[in-house]
Amino acid sequence: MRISQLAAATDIPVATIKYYLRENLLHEGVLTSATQARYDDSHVRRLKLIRALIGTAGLSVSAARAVLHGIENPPDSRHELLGIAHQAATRPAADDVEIAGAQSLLARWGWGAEACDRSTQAALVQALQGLSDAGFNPPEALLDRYAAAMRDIAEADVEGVPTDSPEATMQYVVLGTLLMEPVLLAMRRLAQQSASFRRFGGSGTPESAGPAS
Amino acid sequence: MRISQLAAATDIPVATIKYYLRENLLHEGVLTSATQARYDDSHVRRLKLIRALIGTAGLSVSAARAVLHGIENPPDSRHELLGIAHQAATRPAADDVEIAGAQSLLARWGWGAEACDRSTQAALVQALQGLSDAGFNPPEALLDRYAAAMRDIAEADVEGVPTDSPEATMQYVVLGTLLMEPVLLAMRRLAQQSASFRRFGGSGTPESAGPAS
DNA sequence: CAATATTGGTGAGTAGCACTATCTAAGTCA
DNA sequence: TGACTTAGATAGTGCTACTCACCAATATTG
Repeated sequence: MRISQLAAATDIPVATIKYYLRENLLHEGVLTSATQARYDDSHVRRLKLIRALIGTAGLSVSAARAVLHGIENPPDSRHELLGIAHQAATRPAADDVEIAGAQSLLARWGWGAEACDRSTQAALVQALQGLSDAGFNPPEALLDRYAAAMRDIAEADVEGVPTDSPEATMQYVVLGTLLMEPVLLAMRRLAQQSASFRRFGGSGTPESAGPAS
Repeated sequence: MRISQLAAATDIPVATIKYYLRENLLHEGVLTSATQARYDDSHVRRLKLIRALIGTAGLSVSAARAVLHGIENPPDSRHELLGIAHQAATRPAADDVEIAGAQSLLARWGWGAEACDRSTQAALVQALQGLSDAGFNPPEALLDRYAAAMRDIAEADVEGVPTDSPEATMQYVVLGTLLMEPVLLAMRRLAQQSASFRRFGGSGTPESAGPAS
């Protein structure tokens, strides 16, 4: 198929496809002459993946490139593989972040610190720092409850990983990590709305608790 | 305190503070003359909050403005209040998103559809659409497990809401929703790394990933 | 009191990002 | 043959979150 057909098939402008080609997000088509190239289904699939990473998961173009490159060249260890997805999603933290705070939390939750990436720990510390900077200091019990819920999710994530082929594994881990994040956040919001409705009712005044207005 | 001291206290450049003043994120100081104004602790706190919303939570300036305005003018109903936080965090979905898919999921999870905001449902549908566009179709059981975990988190969120004053409620809900999101995502990644390490071992180096080409 | 520094207010400039438009030579298709 | 399409390259756009520069008015300092 020619580029205009590829554009029609994916609903992405030709100029944008050329841009993705230039940025090495999309592999080139087969040149049939100096001004013609042939594209196929793999390009359609790849473009849909690109749009999901950039649009749904909110990655930058360069982070998407790193992820796509990682999918094509699966690393040997599963940890490197996870790391690629995680680093793409985590905006790089400042170098001077003190990680000690994360270590004690990891210990409390039984997550081996040796398994955990430094920059991910830094992301947690920074996020918690943002909370306390804003004057919001969650009780430890709440954090523990969050941690328990996320551990449950992570168990499900890891259990479901297919181990038949490296490509399938890569695909599952990366997409399951990155593209699932907005799903989780949307679920949380809906669950909050539902819980809030049940507890406080739809009106302004809650029925069982103090005044709301 | 003068603006330069405010800048020193918050580690934010004077020009940026002036920008936040212009953008109505920060309330003005008390003018003592045509070229002098006095700032106080409330400005310091507000600036920290602004940086947390923009930096940690990743909000845009205009979304942050909406949130800050919401905190200052607490709406009557808790649902409007939740809505302010949720809309700030949710990038507006296309209008033509079909919500039916969300409705059946909500029903399955026992979350009353009448409690749930339309645009949040659209966000869920879009996120799921992104998944399937990318060729990733999670089994329903997995989604159910995610939903159960998020319900648990949402219950904790709602239970912990203080009801003593509208301001405190607002503060708690907005910050607990927005600033907690990066915490949750970081937790999930760490839990994934820990679970992956337990399940697959650290065949590669579990340390921070190497140079990204 | 005079010299120097700082400030509020404002308009313009900047950097980065994700495209988008335009152009040309070289093709393809009817 | 002649209208249409394309690869490849360069340049331009719109947006966002700052950042800079300037000026008149004031504050501070010697």
